[in-house]
Amino acid sequence: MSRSHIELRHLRLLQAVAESGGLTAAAERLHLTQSAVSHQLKALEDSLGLPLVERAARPLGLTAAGRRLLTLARTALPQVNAALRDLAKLKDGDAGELRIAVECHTCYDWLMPAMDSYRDVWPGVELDLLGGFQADPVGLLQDQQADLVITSERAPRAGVVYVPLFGFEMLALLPPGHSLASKKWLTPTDFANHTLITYPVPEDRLDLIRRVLLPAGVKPPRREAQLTVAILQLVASRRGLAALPAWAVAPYLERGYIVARPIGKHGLWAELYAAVRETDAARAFITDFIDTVKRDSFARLPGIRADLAAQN
Amino acid sequence: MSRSHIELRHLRLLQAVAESGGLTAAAERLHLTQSAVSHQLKALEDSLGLPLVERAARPLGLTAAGRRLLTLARTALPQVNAALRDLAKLKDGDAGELRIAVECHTCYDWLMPAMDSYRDVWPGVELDLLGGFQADPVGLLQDQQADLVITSERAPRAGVVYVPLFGFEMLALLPPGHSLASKKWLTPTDFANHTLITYPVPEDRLDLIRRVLLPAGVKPPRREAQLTVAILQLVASRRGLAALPAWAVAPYLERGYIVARPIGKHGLWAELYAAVRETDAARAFITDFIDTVKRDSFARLPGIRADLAAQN
DNA sequence: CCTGTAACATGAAACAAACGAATATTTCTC
DNA sequence: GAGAAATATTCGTTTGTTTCATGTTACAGG
Repeated sequence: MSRSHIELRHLRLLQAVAESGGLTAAAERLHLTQSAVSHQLKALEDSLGLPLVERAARPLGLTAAGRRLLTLARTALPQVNAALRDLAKLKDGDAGELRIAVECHTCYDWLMPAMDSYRDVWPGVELDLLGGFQADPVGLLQDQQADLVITSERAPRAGVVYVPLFGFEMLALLPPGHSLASKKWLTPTDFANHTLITYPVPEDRLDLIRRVLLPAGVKPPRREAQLTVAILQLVASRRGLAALPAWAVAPYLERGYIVARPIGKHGLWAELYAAVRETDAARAFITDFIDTVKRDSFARLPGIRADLAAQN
Repeated sequence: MSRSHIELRHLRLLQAVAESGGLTAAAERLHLTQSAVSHQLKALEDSLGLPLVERAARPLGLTAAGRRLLTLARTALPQVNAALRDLAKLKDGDAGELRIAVECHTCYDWLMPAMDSYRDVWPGVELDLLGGFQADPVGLLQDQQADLVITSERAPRAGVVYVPLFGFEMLALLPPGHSLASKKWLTPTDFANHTLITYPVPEDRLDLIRRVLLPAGVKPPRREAQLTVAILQLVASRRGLAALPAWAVAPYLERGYIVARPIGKHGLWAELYAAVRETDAARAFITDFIDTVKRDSFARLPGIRADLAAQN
């Protein structure tokens, strides 16, 4: 055996650094401080006697040695995770029922693919998606009508726990060539004289209104549309402005169909949570669904970030 | 991520336990105490919430969960080791010269296969085997005539370090039906009235004579033979007794061709070492040769054990 | 070129995990 | 059922990891 004392921790670290493009971002993703990541990376490099990352460049690049270890991480870590899943099935059994309620319209974009890959791993779990608008989605947990709810609010409820999924940015959408497009970011008053195009949900479910416009006393006229593409079409044809999650509009931005701008200097960020009953929180097929969603989303969605105040 | 905090350490542990058939044996192999192994295994089982080994049975068996993790270990650990080898090549370069001198005749049995698998991994290293009997093999290191010497003595030499390979038992060989075969082990005086058949080397290179017979004042007549099969043939045809490493005679024992007995109550154990120049001791293609020999030998040879006073 | 900001490094101290020594308990063997 | 061998447990020590506070470096914008 070599005297290098490499551990899975190091592989997870390197993968996080490589994929997030920096030590600070990696630290957040691993729920560690930046200092811990720096120490650990240095210790690994010392024990191997080789540098792994190019420090004098941003975004950080990997050295040849770093890329070799990253290759190892990408093959070995999924094997480890698969084994852990198998163990979880041995422990808790591999069957169950998982009825999912979703608050946000655009969430279907990533939920469907995630459900597909989950089904491969847990064929014994009966997946159900609760359709239609729900006045009180989290209440469905308590009523035993749903087993997992995707929500952006963390309202405390007896017997319900919230697991952070990820944070995402809401972007304001403008037609190309709009006068506001010259600004780097939009202020609440920029919305004052435009129609706001939204999904058909109450105002208090819209982060833009609840957290930005209402506090600023701005109350623009609203127009509702059911589908994401319909909203985009209305914006593109200059019927008004909209605000959607960054991931949902990325493909349309690339084609120049519309233009997106941050809301406020630092952007309008929201978090998504999976709410589950406390009694289910430790069950393998539930936690693995949440893990699958996270893994899938981070791999698929642009512009999302790990939750800051994670507790897992 | 699961909250189970599994590390490569745990996989190495489980593999050692499974392959050595017990915690105590695994501890020796990992250069740990039995206590540490027991602790670590329990901690792993607790963190997974599953038992991994069947305690109430000896030899220890694995549970279903244990077998699943062992499968993981057997696929993941070789990948890790391969990556570490690649890193070592990146660090030190992947070419060199490795001239090997061997003191013991039977060592060719395991050295050849080990050299074969080493060649696959280090195609750039020029392997050379120094033939013929060497009066002072370790001296060849100092003279720069050899780069690695397989020896069973640890004579201190300036600039030479010894790396333990493994311990093995010398077994006394008798023809089937011999009167001594009724004893569970042989004493020095049992050799007194028999011819001793050996390789053609000086007496002080023969552990049996140097460490057992000479101290007891027993000096049996000797007869020499070049080849292992020749020695076995002479024993089988009742021309005398011999003593050979357990691994070298195992295949003949199975066929009932000869009979083997321990020498002394606890057996006559010897150690093998790889001697290298201090300046070479850390070079990747050297340390990996030694690692390959160990790995290969433990997988292939019956009745060998890890060195007790290891330092690596 | 200078300045501010964001990212990374470092040192000390707190904290946690792993290890070993001694010893108790269990299991197997005869 | 006694003795030997193997595993568990308790406790103190050592080692390693994380954080906090702070220093240093790289880059963007004036």
